[in-house]
Amino acid sequence: MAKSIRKKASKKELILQRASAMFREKGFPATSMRDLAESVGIEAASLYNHIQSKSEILQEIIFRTANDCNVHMDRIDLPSLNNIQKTESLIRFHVQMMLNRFDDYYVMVNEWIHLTEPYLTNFTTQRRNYVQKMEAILADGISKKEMKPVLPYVAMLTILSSVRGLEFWHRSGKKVLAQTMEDNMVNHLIGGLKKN
Amino acid sequence: MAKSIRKKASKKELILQRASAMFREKGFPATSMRDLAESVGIEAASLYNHIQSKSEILQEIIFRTANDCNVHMDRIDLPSLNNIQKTESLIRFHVQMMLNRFDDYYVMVNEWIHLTEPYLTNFTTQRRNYVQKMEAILADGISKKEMKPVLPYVAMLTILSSVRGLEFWHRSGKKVLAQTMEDNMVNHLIGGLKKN
DNA sequence: CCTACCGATCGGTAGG
DNA sequence: CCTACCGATCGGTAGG
Repeated sequence: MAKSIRKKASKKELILQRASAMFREKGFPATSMRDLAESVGIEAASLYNHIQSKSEILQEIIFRTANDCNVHMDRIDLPSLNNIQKTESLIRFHVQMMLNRFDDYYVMVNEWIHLTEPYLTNFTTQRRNYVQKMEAILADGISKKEMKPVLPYVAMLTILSSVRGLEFWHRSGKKVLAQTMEDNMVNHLIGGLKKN
Repeated sequence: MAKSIRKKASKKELILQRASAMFREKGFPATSMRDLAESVGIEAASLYNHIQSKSEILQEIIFRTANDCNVHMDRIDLPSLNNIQKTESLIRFHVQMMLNRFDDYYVMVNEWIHLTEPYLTNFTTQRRNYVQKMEAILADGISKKEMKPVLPYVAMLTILSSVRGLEFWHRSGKKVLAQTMEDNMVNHLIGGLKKN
């Protein structure tokens, strides 16, 4: 019985993983439960033994990914790091999410509009808190003269959005090494913030 | 009769404009022809007196917007501009598209996946040409020592993607002035490319 | 531009 | 986990 529970859990994992890939490729509304079932290898009706609804799949993908972002944000709240280092860590984290957990991260960033209440409000609130923490790091870096006096709000938008461009890296053969992508983006974005 | 033709044309314009707004808000697949008809103020069946299909609406929105981008790219191909100036002009153009023609530009950038063949291939080809021209400007700027030696490919991705972040500017009350947004983004992104 | 309606497909349930 | 099926909604057409 313990085994059957584990089996069920891993089947649910499979469903979430395939759903994430399909939501990324075609978007949430354009992905049908029948397509998803076929990808998993069962009939559409059988999906409902593992999940409650199509919406629930989207919710699970988005909130577990958002949680990983929040965990990283809390982890860099250290007095030993200056604000340039914290910003660099944020850039590297988001680049790595986009490179290594492409489906989940892409779905969170692009498909959250299809969440229904109360999940929609929950998500946008979490995101507002997250970007405010990021802006606070940038504002602190500027006031301590570590960074140029740009608007923290605009710098935050620029950094977080840049990462979305890595979508095209995935789509176009990945000729450039992942590590090279990451280092170049850090160089460009941190370079635009530094004073010298 | 000339009048009725003009009337028809402007009604089609209205349909495209409302469709663009709805595709941006809810995405192409999640927007129904009945929703669109209601927004225009007619019955769903009546839409088909002005357009051929739902797909055609998406095609028109995307290709006319892509064309505006191509026109601007050709316009900055001047010997009087150095590569930093060309890059700055590109950044300002895309920021302005995102600020002033939000619906059309957003739909082009985010909903092109829902184009069907041959339009899908047509679009991705146009886009490949466009980004190659942009990379050529960056590569030339680097070889002439106007810019730091970043990878043109990565810098192009960073610049074009940053602009997408302005989506949140629209969503969050527009407290910052448009001109301030534009200048700050130019400062950050060009600052990350300059040598000094 | 509308009424009336089409076949297809959607998310999801019943019952085993 | 499947077969059989539901009501709702989809894009689109006929005919006026």
